[in-house]
Amino acid sequence: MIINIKDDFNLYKIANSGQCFRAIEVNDGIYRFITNDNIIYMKAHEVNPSNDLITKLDVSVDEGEWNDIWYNYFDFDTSYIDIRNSIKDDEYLLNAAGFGKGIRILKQAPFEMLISFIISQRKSIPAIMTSVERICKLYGKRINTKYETLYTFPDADTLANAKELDTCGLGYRLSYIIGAASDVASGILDLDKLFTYNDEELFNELKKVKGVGDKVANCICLFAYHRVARAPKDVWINRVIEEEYAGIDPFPKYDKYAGIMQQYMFYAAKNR
DNA sequence: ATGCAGGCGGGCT
DNA sequence: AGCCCGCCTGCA
Repeated sequence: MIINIKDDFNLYKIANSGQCFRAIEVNDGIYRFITNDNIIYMKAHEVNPSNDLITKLDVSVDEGEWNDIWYNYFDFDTSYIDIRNSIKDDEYLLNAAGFGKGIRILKQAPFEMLISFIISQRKSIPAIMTSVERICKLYGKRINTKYETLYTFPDADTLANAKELDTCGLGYRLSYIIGAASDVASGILDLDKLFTYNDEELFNELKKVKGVGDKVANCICLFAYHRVARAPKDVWINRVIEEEYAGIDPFPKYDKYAGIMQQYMFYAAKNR
């Protein structure tokens, strides 16, 4: 099915923006995303050559699944064009947003984000992807598609009782993962209920989980609960703040879109 | 081969 | 409240 895209959209940049660890290019120009049990393969059908943005998108799902799952997953109710156009008096960010134009903030599954970002501490992105993939292969549901065999992200009960997680390269994070999965499995942490919390309450609730600090909590707020005002500060962003903003945090100024601005800066800092 | 990676918890002040 | 240290392992 072909979808007309009217807002910023670039598959490569989304897949490589560091917010997701299981989106890959399975074939030349064909990207796969997975959320819960849903899988989509997408390919650019028409690209605007002047800015690399996709204007027509070829997707593997039908209209029903697109509308129910993926339209929302890719955040098509938000105008990233408008958000970029709101930037002024900030040369560095204008530049970064131009470079990262096409990135969108995905709405990913909360449990997967909780576990994935606990894993992310002191790890490189390739190493994170390796660990997450091993967990899925060991404990996820197996699915065959025309391109590949892949595995879903396991649920909390399964991970809480997993006996072979020590083969997943988790290191000292292993106990954090088991603990977080147990909190969710037992109901101490109700990830669905957190959708009703405001940003601050959500952040504080997530930080109660052992292994979740400021940075990881903000990543979960932003990438699972779509709290686009939350700006996670990792080493790259701290470097940008030091080198481009004289050590003064620029994010309060961007208020409700700070998280999206952070994503442009992160992508530019890391890929340029 | 060896330093470092999208931090965090715990102990100290 | 803020600073510092050790930490598992895989990737470059």
